[in-house]
Amino acid sequence: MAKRVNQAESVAAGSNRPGPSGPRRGPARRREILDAALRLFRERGFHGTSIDDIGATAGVTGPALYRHFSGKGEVLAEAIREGSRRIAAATRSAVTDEALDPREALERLVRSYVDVALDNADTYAAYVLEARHLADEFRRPLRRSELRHREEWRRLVLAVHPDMDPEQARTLVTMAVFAVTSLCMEPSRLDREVLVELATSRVTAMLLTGAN
Amino acid sequence: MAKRVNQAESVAAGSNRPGPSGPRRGPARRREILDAALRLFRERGFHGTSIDDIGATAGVTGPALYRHFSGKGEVLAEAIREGSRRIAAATRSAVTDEALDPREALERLVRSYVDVALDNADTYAAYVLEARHLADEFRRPLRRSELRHREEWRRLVLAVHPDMDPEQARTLVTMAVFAVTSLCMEPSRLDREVLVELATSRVTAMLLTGAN
DNA sequence: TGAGGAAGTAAGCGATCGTTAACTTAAAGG
DNA sequence: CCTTTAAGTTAACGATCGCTTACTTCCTCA
Repeated sequence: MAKRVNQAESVAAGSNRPGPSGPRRGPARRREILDAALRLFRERGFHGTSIDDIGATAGVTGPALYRHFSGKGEVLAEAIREGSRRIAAATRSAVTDEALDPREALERLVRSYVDVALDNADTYAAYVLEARHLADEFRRPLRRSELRHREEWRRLVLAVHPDMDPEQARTLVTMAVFAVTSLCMEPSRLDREVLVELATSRVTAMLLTGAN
Repeated sequence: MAKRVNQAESVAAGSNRPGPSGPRRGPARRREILDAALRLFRERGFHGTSIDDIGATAGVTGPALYRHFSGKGEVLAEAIREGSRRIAAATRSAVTDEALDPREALERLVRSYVDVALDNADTYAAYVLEARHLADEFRRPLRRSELRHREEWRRLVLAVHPDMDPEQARTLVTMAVFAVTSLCMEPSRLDREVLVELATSRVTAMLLTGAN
C-alpha cells in the first residue's frame, strides 16, 4: 500500500525523472548498470555476483538487465572494454609526439598510464581479476590491445638500451605494468599528485636503471 | 563388468598402492586434492570451480573431498596457507642475519622473495586472484602476514632513505611486491637464474633509486 | 488521442552447485 | 577371522543462478 504516491511528480519532472515504477530513462540506466556491475565484480568476483545483485545495486530488478545487455558475460565485457578504450586512447595521445628523447618519451608514456590507471581503478582491477571469465571472443581483443600497449613500452626501453636482451625487456615491462596495477588494487593514502609523481619516477627508474 | 580385476595385485602392492576401487592412501590424497584445487582455482576461479571438478582432477569423486576438508572454502584456505607459510619462512631466514648494510639486506630479502614466489607461483597467483572469496577467519591472518612481510621491506627502505616519507615508502613497497607478483601471473621465457637476477636487481633499484 | 515501442516487473524453468546421507570396500589390529 | 575404521561411492536434497516468458506501465509521436 502507498506504493505509487508521486505519479504526478513523475510527469511534472520533465523527460528523465519518472516515478517509482515503470520505465524510466534511456542510456543513463545502462551506465548505472555498468558501474554497479564493475564495483560488484571487483568486490565479489564475476561468479560471486548475481544478476539480481547487479540489478539491485543499479536500482532495478535482475531481469531488467536483459533490456540493455544480452547476458551477464556481456556486462563484464562492456564494463572492461570501456576502460580498455580509455587506456588505448591515452597511450595513443602520449605517443604521438615523436622525435623525442626516448627517455623522456618513456617517462611520458608511464605517466599517462599511471594517470589513466588511477582514473579507472575499478575497471583495471576488474580486468586483472576477472578477465579469465570472459568468453574468448571478448577476452582476446582486450588481451591483444594489452600486449600492443606493452610493446610500445618495450620499444622505448630498447631504444634507450639497444644492447638489452629483448626477452628481458619484455619481462621487465610486465613487471613495471604490474607495479602500476598495484595502485588500482590497493588504496594509497598519498595525494594524487604525489602518487603520480612517485609511481612515474620509480617505474621509469626500474625500466631504465643500468644505462645512465 | 571386468571392473575389479586386480584385487590380488592391490593386496600384493604393499601398504600404499591399492586396486582400482575402494579406499586408498592417507595424507597423500590430501596433497593431491590441494594441488588439483590450486590449479583449477587459478584457471577458473573459486566460484568457477566445482567440488566435482576438484575431485575429478584429483582422481576421486566430488564428495570424497569431505573426508579431508570441512568444505570448499577450507580447501582454498589450506592451499593458500601452505604457500603463505613458505613465504614467511623464507622471509624469516633471509632476515635473521642482522648487522648488514641495509642495502645488501634489502637486496637479499627481495631475492629470497623472488625465489619463493617463483617456487610457489600457483599459490601466489591464487592468493592474489581468489583471496576475496575466503571467509574472514581465513583471510585475515593471511593478510596480516602479508602486511608484516611488507613492513619488513619498508623498514629497510627507510633505513637506506631516512628522509623518505614513510607513507611513500609503503606505497613503493606495494608496487615492488606487485612487480614480483607479475612473475607468478604471466609466464616468462627467461631462464630461472636470469629471471631471478633481473627481477632482484630491478625491484631493488626501484626501491632504492634516488639515494645513491 | 491512441498505437507502438522501450523499459520495467513478477513468476518460473532448467541446470548446477555445495553438502549430506546411506551404503560399500579395503586395510588394520587384536 | 572378525571387527573397526578410514576412504571411497552413488543418490538425492535444498538453494541459487542465469535466463525466458508473459504481462504492465510509461513515453513518444504520427
